[in-house]
Amino acid sequence: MKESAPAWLYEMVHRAVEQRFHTDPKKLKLRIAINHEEGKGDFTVYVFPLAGILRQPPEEIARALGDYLSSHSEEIEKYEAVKGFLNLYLHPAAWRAQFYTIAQTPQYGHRPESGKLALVEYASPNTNKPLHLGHIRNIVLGVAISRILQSQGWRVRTTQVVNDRGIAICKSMLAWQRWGQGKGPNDYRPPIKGDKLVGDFYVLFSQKFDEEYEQWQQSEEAQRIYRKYGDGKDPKAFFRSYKNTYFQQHSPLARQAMDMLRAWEAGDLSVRALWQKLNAWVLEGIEQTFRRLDARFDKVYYESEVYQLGKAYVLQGLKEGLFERQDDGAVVVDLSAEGLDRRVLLRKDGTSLYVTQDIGIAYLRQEEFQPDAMLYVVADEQEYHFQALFAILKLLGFPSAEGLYHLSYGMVELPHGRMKSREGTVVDADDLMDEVVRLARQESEGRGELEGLPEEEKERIYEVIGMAALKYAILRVGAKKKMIFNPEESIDLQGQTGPYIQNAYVRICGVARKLGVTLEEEVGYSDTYAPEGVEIALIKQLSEYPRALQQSAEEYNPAVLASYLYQLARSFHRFYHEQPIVQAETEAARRFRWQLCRTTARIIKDGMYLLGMEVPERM
RNA sequence: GGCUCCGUAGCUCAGCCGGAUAGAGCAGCUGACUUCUAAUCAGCAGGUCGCAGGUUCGAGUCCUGCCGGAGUCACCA
Repeated sequence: MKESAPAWLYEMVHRAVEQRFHTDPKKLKLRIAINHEEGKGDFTVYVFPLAGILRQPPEEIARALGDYLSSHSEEIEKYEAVKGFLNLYLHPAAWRAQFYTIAQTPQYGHRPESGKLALVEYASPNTNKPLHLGHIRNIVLGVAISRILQSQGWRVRTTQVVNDRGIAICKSMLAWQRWGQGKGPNDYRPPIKGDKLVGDFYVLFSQKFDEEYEQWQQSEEAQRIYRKYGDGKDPKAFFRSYKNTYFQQHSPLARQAMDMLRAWEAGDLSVRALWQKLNAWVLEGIEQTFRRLDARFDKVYYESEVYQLGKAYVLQGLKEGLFERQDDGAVVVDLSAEGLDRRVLLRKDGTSLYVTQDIGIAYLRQEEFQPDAMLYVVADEQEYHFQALFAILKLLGFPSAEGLYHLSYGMVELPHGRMKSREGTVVDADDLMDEVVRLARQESEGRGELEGLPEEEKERIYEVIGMAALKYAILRVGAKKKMIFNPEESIDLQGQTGPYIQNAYVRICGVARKLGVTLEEEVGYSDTYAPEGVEIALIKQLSEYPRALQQSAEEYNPAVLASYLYQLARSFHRFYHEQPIVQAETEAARRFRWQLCRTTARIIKDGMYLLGMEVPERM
């Protein structure tokens, strides 16, 4: 539903309803939609509600309203009444005025600061492996929604929680200790990124563990277990399902990893030193990837520092009777009133869990920032977790419980299925970015528009184009939808893509060079030019920008803005094709069209920035 | 099994707090570069909006049931 008619049009129609029908327009919720297709007018007023109240045929009402409007206002050029639809056509001069309002509004589409603060958590990497395609989706969404909220008056602070402890990092630590020959990232040639190095040892652990498990399956002990629990199943199937138990109970390798975890928790100095060394390597590597994706964080939480924090709040809740202690000592909460189950908040040995930690972090943030809203950009597999977390926080009387929101997004899958890091079927984030930039370079070199530019400048442009292709491909689909990503076909550079939008900006820069002006320069307006066809279509698109931004923010959905920018670029490309600018028939036309270009460029740049993309001046 | 999400053109997706003949892109076919960048534009072709009911002047959109796919329902994170 598009409610993007300008305010003055609403007022005009409301006034007409009041005077012509003596009905209070505020009770009606009259809809006025802008139309981009031909043949339905510029705007459509839906008169069904009015017809219902007056108990008259919709078409008659529409005609009466149209008569009144066209004789009482100079903006309306003509109208058509079709059934309950009143199609209004605006006079070209009205469109010109509408456009000038847009062109002269600084920060068009943005809203003034409301003073409200939103905290956005995203990225949240693990320190045992490099970032992959799933993280890219997360980060791209996180960056975009942060900036979009900001444009709508929110103060925004970004945070991440680094998963730097637990059994996974211990696996990497153990494998590196045993097989890493003491070599760090810079001991290789060429040097390896730290996150890659540690990730390789994580994979190596899995391989060694698998080998160990294979061998063990031949052992007397394994055969005995199979006979006892195998239930006559196929041995292969049985041992596949037994893998976890093997890890817990039999594996010498796993035992060492778990010993390491225990030693870490006990604060063992040498284990802590090893942990710190590997973590530092990984974080440095990940930081590089973050920079390339424009991920910035105002506050970083390390799980190793906060994972115990929630306990106090759980115990407090226990005292207040919100939670209960089971016979075995575990603290649980009954969420059946919320349609959820019982959740354990503290283990019987008193240690905390993932939820416990998130409760603690929420309170910590509350103290530090007093946010009005908290957004968690996290994959949809954790939807249940966040439902429970939010319900528990509400129960505890958490201050901004109403402002909690899980921006959940679907998994990114490969054509063959889910990505599994242990199986090596992941698309590495850095590799993917290199690949799209390579494609951009290839494409660009093929057309040779950048010849003569210094190499460094060219590379920067390839980067900007490639990253836009990647980011746009992710942002244009609704977050909830799971994405199937085909690395072979990779990313399009033609059609509904980031580069398509960038190309509109590049074309405008080309016009500017030809005209000998800059985008910033004021060149004056024409008061006589009457815009037509493609020009009006472009103005209509421009006037939808505020709506797109607002909707994007309210729905926490960058895809709305992404698809808007495509529409805008499309209208521009069409206009550019049909209307000469530098060679315009008259001075008035040239000025007007250049203003149109300039404003379009401004909005494209602004919108692309809000989505986390840059625009080049050439491509 | 409970809950959540998804099902729209060959493929990838918009549209979903009800509106007119359901929109794009890719792939396919036809045209447009001595002109401001053809990463573009114009056109053709492609649809029982998963199925069945219901509400409504009007349903891809809302309600109910069913079918298919995914996720989740851990004292893992």
